[in-house]
Amino acid sequence: MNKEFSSLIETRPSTLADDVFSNLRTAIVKGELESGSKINEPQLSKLYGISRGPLREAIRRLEGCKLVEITPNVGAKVISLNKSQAIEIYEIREYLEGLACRLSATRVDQKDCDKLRDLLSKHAQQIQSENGRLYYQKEGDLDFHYLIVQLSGNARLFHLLCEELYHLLRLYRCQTSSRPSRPGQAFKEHHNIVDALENRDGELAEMLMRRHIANAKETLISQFEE
Amino acid sequence: MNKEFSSLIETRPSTLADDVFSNLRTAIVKGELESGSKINEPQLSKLYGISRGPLREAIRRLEGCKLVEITPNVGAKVISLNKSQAIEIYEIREYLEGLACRLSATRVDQKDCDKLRDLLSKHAQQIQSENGRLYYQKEGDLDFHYLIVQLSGNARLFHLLCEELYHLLRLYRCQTSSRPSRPGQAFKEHHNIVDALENRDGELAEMLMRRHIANAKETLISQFEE
DNA sequence: TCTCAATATATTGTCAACAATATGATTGAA
DNA sequence: TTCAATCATATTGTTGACAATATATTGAGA
Repeated sequence: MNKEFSSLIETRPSTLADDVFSNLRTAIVKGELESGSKINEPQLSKLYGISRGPLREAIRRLEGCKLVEITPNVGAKVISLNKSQAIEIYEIREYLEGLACRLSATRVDQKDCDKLRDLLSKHAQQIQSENGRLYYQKEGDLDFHYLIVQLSGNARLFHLLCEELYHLLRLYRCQTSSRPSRPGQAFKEHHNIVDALENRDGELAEMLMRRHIANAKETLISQFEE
Repeated sequence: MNKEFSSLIETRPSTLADDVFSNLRTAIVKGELESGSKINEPQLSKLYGISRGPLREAIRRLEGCKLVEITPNVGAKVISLNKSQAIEIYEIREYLEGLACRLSATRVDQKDCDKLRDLLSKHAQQIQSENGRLYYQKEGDLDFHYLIVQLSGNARLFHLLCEELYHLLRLYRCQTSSRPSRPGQAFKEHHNIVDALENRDGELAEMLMRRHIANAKETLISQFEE
């Protein structure tokens, strides 16, 4: 994750439960803990060198983030997103990031817009190489969205998107090992959104963002059809 | 909560952690555990007759719902929503329930619309008495929104709104002991939304819902000014 | 060989005790 | 009296053990 967002993310003296929570979340999102696989408490507690108490607390937090599902007396398993669930998430994203754009347009200053442009020009360089395209698809794209949500100034919205939904998207991308798609098109759309923000045109920025995500959703759906 | 939604809500063989989680959540939302008050583990574990293990797991789930905040080595305390946080929630609601209306319009049949009308006519009766107005403000209003979100068919949206945000709204209403406001106006707006749904006009339904919630937000803000 | 039941194993759920930290009270000095 | 340091207390963090439940294995009978 990009450093510049760290200020908005909780930083507190850690407990074992907190540490293992973020470790597990990373492991899940990266695919090291496979989608749908069962979570074995004795095994994991041995792996992390802790007892089952804090581990179980961490799992309960993951349950809250909807990254695992717990069945009583059976245990937790990593969630597995199917097509319709992925679409549901994109529908929600579409509206929430539309809101983020609408709010950002009323708050951004020139410095913020410059930051967005910088990010996009970095992306432009990365798109050159195939590796860059991969990076762009996987993380760079979300960086852009991160920044806009941050600029919205709505902390709960930030948490909802950046600390919850985006993790699910990462998981999904890993689960389907989705290949880079339409990076050029998306790049253009990003620039158009910044244009709108620079003009403080919230209505347009919202609409462009919604279309942008709706396009991504369509790509996703068509990948399913194959 | 209304019985007819129970089907969408997880029902599983309970563990102590699950039971105490919902007990605590109810206690928080009803104000029995005061906003901002500290959560004392030994005290609560004695109250519920369980050990601290499952209690701590329940608290971690509450943390996930953002109903408590945990500070390491200090403990959990019930959240307390200030003005700007309440506004943030209403902003999110505005967009998410707009989405719910948009989706519902493409899926509702006549039976669904009849159900909505029934609910509204029940509300009309309740609004007569002062008690009814209170009920309408506190729960009946949310019942209407519940039903529409359910009709949207987006399970994650349902969970996000009905299992997370609405609890926060209840908590907030309790915290500020908000009095019934504009029940007549809200009632009319509800009917207009159903009209739009009946005509399968998603665009209009979305817009009406957004305005409806924006109005509620304005009322909330003006109550702060006093 | 297949099915079902009985048994054995592994995993989850719960608890009580101990360690680490924070909170509150007490004492003493300025 | 006020402030700070020290000590006592209470609360949180963590652990390992035990109980309850589920899963896997085995073997007997068809």
